Amino acid sequence: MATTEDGSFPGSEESFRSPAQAAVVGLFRMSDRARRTLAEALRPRDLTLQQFNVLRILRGAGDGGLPTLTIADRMVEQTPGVTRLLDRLQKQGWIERRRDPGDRRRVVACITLEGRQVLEAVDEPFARAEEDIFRDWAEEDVRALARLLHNGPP
Amino acid sequence: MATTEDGSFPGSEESFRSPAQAAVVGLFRMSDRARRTLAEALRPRDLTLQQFNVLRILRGAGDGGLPTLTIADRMVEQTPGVTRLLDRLQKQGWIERRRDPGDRRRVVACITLEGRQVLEAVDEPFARAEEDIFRDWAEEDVRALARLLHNGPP
DNA sequence: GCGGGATGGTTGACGCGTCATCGAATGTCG
DNA sequence: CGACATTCGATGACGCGTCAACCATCCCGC
Repeated sequence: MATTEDGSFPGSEESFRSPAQAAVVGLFRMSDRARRTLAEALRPRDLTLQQFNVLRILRGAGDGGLPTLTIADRMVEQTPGVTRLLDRLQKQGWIERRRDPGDRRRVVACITLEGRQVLEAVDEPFARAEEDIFRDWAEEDVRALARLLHNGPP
Repeated sequence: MATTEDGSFPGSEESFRSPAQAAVVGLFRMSDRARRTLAEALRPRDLTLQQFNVLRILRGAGDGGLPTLTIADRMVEQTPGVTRLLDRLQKQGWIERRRDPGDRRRVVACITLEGRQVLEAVDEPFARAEEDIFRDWAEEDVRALARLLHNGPP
């Protein structure tokens, strides 16, 4: 990539002080675009992106369910957010919660039948939205992006 | 990149159904990491990332200031968020707002001296944080990432 | 000049993310 | 056994993002 005379790095129109800055700006813009596209696919069912994530995690966990903190770990999120996320999912009837009899501090969440159903209903639109994000990209570039993003250390 | 036998795409540990899915997951994870790193650099001054963004935009706009919707355009955000963001900045004394006499629907926001000062105080820690995000990356990869992200159509 | 649409912005309501704080159950160590 | 620390999770408070509804101002055509 060429560097302009003043040492800045050209994007489409903007210019940046460093490759890192250019990457960060692009990262935020792109992930914002992705977030909106995916959210739109879930909206007809009144699911948010985070709710969808939790439901998928719980579906993957099977009938045993998962304690709150384990869910929080699998998302990158802090606990309080997860507690309230689960509150809302429970209010919708998509999950159930019960105390773990073996360790009564734990609250185990478990997806319900209704939860599975709403999940099934959005699974395919969601997958389509995922592909749609990169509709105008060369497949080779999507692979390159994924490879780059999964390289860096934790 | 190799493809596994079942057609999935390996990341470090996970596997994905498609390059798009791998890219999206990586995108979210990476941009989340970046967000936290940058936010941490602003925290000592009690600035949030969005507040910092608006202040930088206003500093760039000079003494004339900018109307609310113009600010909203430069961020990717909806108007209502910006209105309340400006409320908070004003409460901190970092911006001033006045009605445009030429078009009294418009509210023009303008950075104050205090705003400039807090911005100066975080400018350099912020830039360091930006570089820090890619501390463990090869510079070539950072450039490649930036190039990919600034390629795709709007 | 005036009536109706367009434009600029605010407000209400709700979900999410995060910090700090807290209560309850468990574990540990004397 | 009993005090203390630790772990799991909930709650309060605040900032952000978004939708829907609203008010004020401007603009345009008649």
